[in-house]
Amino acid sequence: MPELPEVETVTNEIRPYVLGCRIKDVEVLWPGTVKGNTVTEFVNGLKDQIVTNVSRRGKFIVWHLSGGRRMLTHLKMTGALIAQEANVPPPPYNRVEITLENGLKIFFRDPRKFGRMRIIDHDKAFDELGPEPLEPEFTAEVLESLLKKRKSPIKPTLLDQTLIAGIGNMYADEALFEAKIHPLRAADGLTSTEYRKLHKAIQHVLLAAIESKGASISNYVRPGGELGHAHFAFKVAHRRGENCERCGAPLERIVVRGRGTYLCPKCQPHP
DNA sequence: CTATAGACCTGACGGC
DNA sequence: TGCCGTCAGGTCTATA
Repeated sequence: MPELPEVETVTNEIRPYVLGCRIKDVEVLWPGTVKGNTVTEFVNGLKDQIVTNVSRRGKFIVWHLSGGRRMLTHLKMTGALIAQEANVPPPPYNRVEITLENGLKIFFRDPRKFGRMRIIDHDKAFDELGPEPLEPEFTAEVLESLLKKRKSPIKPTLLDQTLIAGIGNMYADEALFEAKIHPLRAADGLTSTEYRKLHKAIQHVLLAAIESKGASISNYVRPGGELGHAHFAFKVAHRRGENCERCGAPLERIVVRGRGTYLCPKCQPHP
């Protein structure tokens, strides 16, 4: 499930395959993947462009093109960028195929068809994204002031990309467990100590997951075909019924705003 | 404005 | 075996 650490890994690992390469051809096999451009605009916008960089903003992968425009890729739930020799058959659930002049093809594999690609002219697409949680500007004070603006439960607040960019369901649960905060606590109702703990926990779980190259708990695959192993370090996510590492109590799964939410009822006492 | 539900999609898995 | 319900979770849109 791609969240910040998975998107960061894909960005870093796709870069060497495409950097400085000219795009020779683009084929869109599932038109729904392209949003914000027509398929023709998308294909023509990519053709003959040289990829000058690949970066990440929130959960977006940003392809920088020599003409000055950018192509955004959002993996959503099951998207994956896969690099292969051009003569190797495409992977199953291939939705978009980008042929490079260096003899490689980049496939956008996406079983559930939630993923999206689009070309943008400027940075406007990022106007509504909150700060990057791993940038130095994102201090505990910044987190506290952002969360103080919201009365809703802390868990869905952490998932709001306009507040903080990149946190998803799994890492929200992991960070709240590490900070010993129940997901239903009001976002504006933590103590100063808890805001600091949560800030530290967010950065810790994200950095640790990046070091492990992301969590391969369902469809997530890296561009070279390898898996990530961040999920082996999960303390609560997808571990319903297992015993809490810290206190031994059985872990719970509840539903918060329609999202599966994992927690330790003893370490994270209910409000 | 906020909160919530539904839509988008498909596959894996567990229970009977 | 085979069928059905649940779970997976990012984000846009519609509704209250």
